[in-house]
Amino acid sequence: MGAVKTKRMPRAVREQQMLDAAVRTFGQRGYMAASMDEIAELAGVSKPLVYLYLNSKEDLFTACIRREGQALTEAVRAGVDTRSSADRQLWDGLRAFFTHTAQHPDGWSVLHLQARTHGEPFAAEVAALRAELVAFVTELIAVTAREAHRDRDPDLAEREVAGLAEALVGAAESLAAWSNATPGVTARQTAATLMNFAWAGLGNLVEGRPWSPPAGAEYRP
Amino acid sequence: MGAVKTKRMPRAVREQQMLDAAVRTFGQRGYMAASMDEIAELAGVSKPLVYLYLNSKEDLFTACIRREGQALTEAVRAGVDTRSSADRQLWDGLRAFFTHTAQHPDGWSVLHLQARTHGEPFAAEVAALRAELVAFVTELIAVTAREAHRDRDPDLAEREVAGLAEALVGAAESLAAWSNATPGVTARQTAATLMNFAWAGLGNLVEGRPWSPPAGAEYRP
Amino acid sequence: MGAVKTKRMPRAVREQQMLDAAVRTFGQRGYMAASMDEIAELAGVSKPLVYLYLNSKEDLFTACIRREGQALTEAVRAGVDTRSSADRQLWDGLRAFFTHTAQHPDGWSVLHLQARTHGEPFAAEVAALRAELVAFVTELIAVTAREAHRDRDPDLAEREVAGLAEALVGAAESLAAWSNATPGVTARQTAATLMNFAWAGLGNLVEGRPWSPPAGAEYRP
Amino acid sequence: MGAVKTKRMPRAVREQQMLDAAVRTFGQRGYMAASMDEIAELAGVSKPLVYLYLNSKEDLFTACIRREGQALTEAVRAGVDTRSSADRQLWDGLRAFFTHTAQHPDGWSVLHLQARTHGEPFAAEVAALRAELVAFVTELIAVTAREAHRDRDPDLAEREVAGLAEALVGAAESLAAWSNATPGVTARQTAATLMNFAWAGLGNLVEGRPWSPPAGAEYRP
DNA sequence: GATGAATGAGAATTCATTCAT
DNA sequence: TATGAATGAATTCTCATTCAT
Repeated sequence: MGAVKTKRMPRAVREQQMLDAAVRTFGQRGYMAASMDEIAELAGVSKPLVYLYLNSKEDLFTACIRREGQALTEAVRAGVDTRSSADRQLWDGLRAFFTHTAQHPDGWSVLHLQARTHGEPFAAEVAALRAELVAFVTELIAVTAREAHRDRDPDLAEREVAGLAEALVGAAESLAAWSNATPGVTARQTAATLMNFAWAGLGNLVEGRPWSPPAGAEYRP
Repeated sequence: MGAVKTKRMPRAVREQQMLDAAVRTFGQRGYMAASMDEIAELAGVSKPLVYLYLNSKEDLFTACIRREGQALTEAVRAGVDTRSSADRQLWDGLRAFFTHTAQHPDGWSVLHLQARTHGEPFAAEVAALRAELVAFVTELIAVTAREAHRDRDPDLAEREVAGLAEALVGAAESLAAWSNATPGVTARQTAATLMNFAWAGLGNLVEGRPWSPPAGAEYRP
Repeated sequence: MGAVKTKRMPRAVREQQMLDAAVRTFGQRGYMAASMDEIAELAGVSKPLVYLYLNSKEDLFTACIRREGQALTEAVRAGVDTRSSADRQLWDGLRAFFTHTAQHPDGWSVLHLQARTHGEPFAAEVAALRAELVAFVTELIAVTAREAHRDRDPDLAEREVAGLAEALVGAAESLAAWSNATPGVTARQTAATLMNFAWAGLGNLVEGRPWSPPAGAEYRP
Repeated sequence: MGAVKTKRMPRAVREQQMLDAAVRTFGQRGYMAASMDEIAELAGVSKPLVYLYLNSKEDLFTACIRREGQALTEAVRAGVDTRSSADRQLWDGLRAFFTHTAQHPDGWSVLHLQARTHGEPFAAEVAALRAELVAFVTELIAVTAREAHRDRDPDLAEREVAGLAEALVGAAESLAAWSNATPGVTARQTAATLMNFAWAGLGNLVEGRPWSPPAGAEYRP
């Protein structure tokens, strides 16, 4: 178990080994339950070396978040051709997303679960990543969605677009976890399910057919 | 701070105070970072009393999950009239859901983040709760959604419905967190955003207008 | 389990119930591992009552030692007729001893193991009991043994008698534990084994045939 | 006080220091009353180091039992020449035994009292050690003792030999404690006392003069 | 560049014991 | 006579982190 113990590697390589071990350990045990001991052993180095290179548990975890976050956004970016139509971009992006999360479950666990569950230094880190994805989605739906709300308060529309993007990203995140946990579901199928749901819904909005609350539907506390 | 130190309360009352303190602490600090010391102090009692009544950190956390989970499902149930139309039921349910999560942010953090991030005794506990919500949603969309897939492989349709429900619940969960974190967004608005998105999308599906992948859209790994 | 919960018993009865529970718990769990909680529950009373009557764990344990010690010495005394011959007295005493220890294994565990293992307040208590038994044995062998050493240093003889008595009592104690732990051995057989061993040996001593060290048998460290 | 605080020792050395401290502490305070804190302080190291090397209180205690047990059996073995006559072997063995227990009173307390009083992981450990001594003694007395019982039920004889060995070992154990607690008694004298007692008795048995119960000596319960 | 040796600080949990009624 | 409510003080054990080489 663990990397083969090879001595005197260049620093960059060693660091990647450590990050590999850390992502795996954090992803499986969780941030707090993961011990530096275990990570060092899995990386095949001594603990002091981990500290020498990565400084502290907090920094190590942050480095994991950054690396995995970048890998994920790059995978999505690489899967999308910005010259395509909006729906094609979304479709390509979702497939790339689900494919990546399926191939890096520990990294996804770090980003989706661990980083968000352990408060401040980390939440900000993921928030930045998430903002990128939300921005991508927002971009795709912004114009059309605003159309559908042309006649309403534009500020509300602003916020509603944000909400829609949030919902879409949230649905994607949730489906990624579900897809990883449900055997026999491919990334492509998952992407299709969400696309179907989302685009059909957005399509309606675009065409000016939003759903509206039934009359007298006030909520009684 | 913390509860006023009142002495000699009947057990049932003390237990609720402890659960209050525990939900708050777990919700804010996370399961592992929360210390029994802090919880006891916030509850205004000594640690041994917490152990006497709630047995262990694990049991205490489980008790929190159960209590908050029940409160949430009851709130949703109470907000929905099962004799209403499907869209009305969903609308009512979502408003009840977002209202409750907005009023109990720590409880929601416990259920949505903490319980899912800390492995087995707890994951199962939330899974049960989640299953209830997913079942509720599935019920609402099942018939109509199956219609839209009449001509396809029925088994796939089965799984696709599951995926859709998962997506909807995931979106709701995500929006709940977003709504809690974004000032000036009401539960009602959040519910409307999601309803709009979801029902419009489902509406399209029902009417036989699913989105379909553009030709030649294969993903190159 | 435990005594039936009957209310308002006279103090003396309650105390015996508590001591019963305590002897059983101390005997099985050991002094330190036994908890006042367990003892109170087994006795069918609340903890404060145990403290009211028996004062503290230490006092409770001491009371156990005293009660069980007295029961044992009384059993031995009752089994012996002081008008009998020395060997007959020893034989009767041993049988009574082994019979009693077999019938009260927890009490014997308290006296033989627990009380001696837990330092000062208790060691003294057992020492007194033990002294009684040693004195009884010493009395029996003193005269005859001294005979056998007539020609030697009388002070040494004094100490040797003490040593012999100690050896005999030690052998008896050890055999009691062994007999309790070995199925199918009766108290009578155990008594016969020890009697055989001891008396035959003593008989030799009496008749002036002590064993003596082989020449040049010095121990090389 | 305790060991002088010397820093950076090789592991093997530190481990012995820890075992020294542990034997002393366990021997004097008892297994449960001894705290890891006290042991660490006496060893001149911090608690975590004790855990790093010895794993747990239980493992530490087991290590003590093993080390002291081996030291004792080796001392006895080294003191005995198996080519000597039986009585000479017993005599040499007893002297070695009492010498060792006198020189290592804490180790003896650990083996004789603590290990036997604290249940299962440990009892088995000492039982093995004890079995070795009992086997040694049994070997010495087996043939001759069986002679003396030639005409009786051989199965009973078997058990009686076991009982005799048990008695002898028990007497030795008891005398070791007594000798440690009685000032002015040397190991040699103690060995002589027991040898005298035991061998004279065994001598009688060998020569076909066992003690036999007086007629009509039944014990009335 | 790399590590064996070592620790300060804090975590969960348990227990004998008392108070107020 | 009897008890439900409550706690101070340990105890075992773990962990992130550093020093000396």
